[in-house]
Amino acid sequence: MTSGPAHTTAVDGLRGARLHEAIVSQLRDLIRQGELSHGSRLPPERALAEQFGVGRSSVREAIRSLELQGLVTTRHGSGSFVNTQSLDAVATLMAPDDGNGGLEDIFEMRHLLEPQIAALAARRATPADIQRLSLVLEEQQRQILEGETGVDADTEFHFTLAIATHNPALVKVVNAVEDVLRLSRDRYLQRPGRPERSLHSHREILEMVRAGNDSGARRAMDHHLTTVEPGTISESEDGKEE
Amino acid sequence: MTSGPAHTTAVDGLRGARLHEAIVSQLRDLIRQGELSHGSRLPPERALAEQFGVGRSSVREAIRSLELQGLVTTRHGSGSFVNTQSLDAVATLMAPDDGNGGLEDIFEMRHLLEPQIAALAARRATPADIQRLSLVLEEQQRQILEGETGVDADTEFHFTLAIATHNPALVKVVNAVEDVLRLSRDRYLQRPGRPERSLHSHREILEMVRAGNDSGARRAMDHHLTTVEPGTISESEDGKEE
DNA sequence: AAAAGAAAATTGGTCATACCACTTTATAGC
DNA sequence: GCTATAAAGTGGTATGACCAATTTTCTTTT
Repeated sequence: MTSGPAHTTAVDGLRGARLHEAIVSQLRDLIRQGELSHGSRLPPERALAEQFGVGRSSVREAIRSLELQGLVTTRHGSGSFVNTQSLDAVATLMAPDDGNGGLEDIFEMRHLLEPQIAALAARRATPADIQRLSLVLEEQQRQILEGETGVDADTEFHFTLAIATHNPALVKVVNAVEDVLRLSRDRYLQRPGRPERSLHSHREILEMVRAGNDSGARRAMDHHLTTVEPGTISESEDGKEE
Repeated sequence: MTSGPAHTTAVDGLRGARLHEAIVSQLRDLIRQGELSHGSRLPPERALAEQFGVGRSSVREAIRSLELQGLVTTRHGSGSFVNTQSLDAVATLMAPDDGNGGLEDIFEMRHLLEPQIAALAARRATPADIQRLSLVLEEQQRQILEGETGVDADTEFHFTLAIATHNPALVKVVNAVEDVLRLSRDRYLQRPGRPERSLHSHREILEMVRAGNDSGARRAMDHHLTTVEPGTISESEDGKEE
């Protein structure tokens, strides 16, 4: 036992918590920066293990994670292949990295998607969904009363609304989008009055969903995204049929 | 199959592909039916391994999956605990066990997103974008004239339209969606008349984009998706369960 | 020489064991 | 009783071995 981790590994120096997670980060970065592009095969597990200076089991768990995230697909006997086109992959690839200026793009996509989601949720929400949404809004109110911005509850509302569509694909995308936006959202919720207005329009959306009013829900969400949340996209409203 | 490993395990007889996936299914079911409720700790890895009659590594990979799905959280030294209250968990529990079954969901998302994309493209398309779109339609026409379905060009059109929004995030998502749908699209484009109608409505969309008519483009795309492309494709299962 | 088939090398999938690191619990000492 | 220490429990990792599916290479056959 005299040794300890004397040998410095290539994955050393990352948040030391779990080793396979460090490997996941490393591989994900390689994929993000295009080092490993779509379709390319990543090195055999044994090679990766040696290259990273870790055991094969850790590499395997890492690859398993990447597979779960949809970034790679593994074929027994032939290898693991990068897949950046799967829906899941898109979700995890939106993260930070090259997306510095691309934040507006995410906002824009959200602005296109979420009103539609609200409408769909209005048509499909079950009582359980509505209750979840209510709880989230109560939580948001609580956070605001305590002087916080209520970002977390804010994010959760949009996510929960996506769940109410009962469409897993939509949930995935919204999850990715909200995840990216959470931080920046903290910024503009800072301005006085914003948190309250956010809560208010969330309530309007919920009421429309509860009433099963799809076009109303769409309009409410659009209003929410246009006025309450910023969006460098100050695109003029194109008339929506009511 | 001549397989039949001598020792029959408890997880035997599940979709035989990968062992840890079978374990994931099993544990997920336990969680779904409330056998493992929120907060409860699942048995130690070594116990699960013996109980399922598999190696510990397989159990670990399974738990890793559950963790990524947000269904359990693992604490070093104490155990893995079920967490059904996270929204993540709610989302994954409503998703089909299969994982890829939700083709209809992808269709739906596309139906929500692409009309908006068409509208955006109509506002932003540059002459170069419009020329690209024209070329794609010429190619589609050529393919159809040669008796092919024109799937590739069909897919390419939607992809190119996304590019015309000049929003990389949208391009990524559309790329993923189209990729998933390409195969199934081949099926229903098979029906006589479909390819021609697809080409026709693509042309209508392009005209709206060329004219900068955003709401017209949205309408055209909506019409395209509603009438030319199917809403749901229920294919018969040919996969054999045990 | 080309095609077909068989053997070898790759590569992912699983198992078993050993050891480390962190937590919890039991025990000892006060 | 309380705290401090030891022990046990549990997840995390490393190795080595072997199996299963695939790919490559080489031999055989035509």
